Amino acid sequence: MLPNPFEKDCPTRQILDRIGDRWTVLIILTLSDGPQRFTDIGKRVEGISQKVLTQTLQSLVRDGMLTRTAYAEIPPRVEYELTKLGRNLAETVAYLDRWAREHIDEVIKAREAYDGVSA
Amino acid sequence: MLPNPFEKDCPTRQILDRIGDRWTVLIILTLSDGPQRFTDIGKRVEGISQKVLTQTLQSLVRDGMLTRTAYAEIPPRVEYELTKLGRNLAETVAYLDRWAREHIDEVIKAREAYDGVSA
DNA sequence: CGGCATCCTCCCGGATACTG
DNA sequence: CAGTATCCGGGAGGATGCCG
Repeated sequence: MLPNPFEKDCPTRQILDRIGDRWTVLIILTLSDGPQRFTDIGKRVEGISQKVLTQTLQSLVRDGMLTRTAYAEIPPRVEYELTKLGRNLAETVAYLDRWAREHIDEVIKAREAYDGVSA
Repeated sequence: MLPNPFEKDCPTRQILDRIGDRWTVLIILTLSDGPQRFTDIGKRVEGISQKVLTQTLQSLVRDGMLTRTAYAEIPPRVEYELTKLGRNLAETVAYLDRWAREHIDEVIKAREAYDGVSA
């Protein structure tokens, strides 16, 4: 009998609940290129709203993935940078990114084949 | 100027939109242990409802991640098994699983530290 | 520029009941 | 056992407007 590895509060679930939204992983991957400011992140992660960008960045700071540095200038400048923990996660999700780019074609083909049969 | 790697329809987004729900990754990880039947998957992925398990399995079959094999017996038996593509993805998300188990403590500590300051 | 605050919509996923 | 069908609430997240 196989064990039951995914109880309600196992680490995997907690992390997945945290990064398993539409944007968190994309932001982490974006910041792999180095520290960037609020607006630039928003531009690179195409389509994210200001509100959700704010929320996501805040919760990433809270979880120790990012640091937030505000410079007292006019106009204001705020930079976000991956922490060691964040860079560590970034490497891990980079595997997923790579997998996606390498295998998306297979997925699309499988989907078309499946839909073709039932259609 | 850094490029903009995450346009609306880039492969990464498509895959993340697909596996970035509460359950897909957990099911894939569960099936890494070998083919299993409907009810057993439901037991191991604690808390998933029957409806969502059905939906998730179907879309994974559609995307070429799983095969579904129904045996004409009484009572019925249906087994799900990772395809080559699915096993490939399973290896990748296994990194995430491992990361979660190794770093959840750091995340929780960071969170407590953060909440402690602002509270 | 980098946020909040507010309102509102959509749809994921839970609960329940029924079927081959 | 392995689904299907239906109803429903909550929360993610988009749109808009204001502020230091």
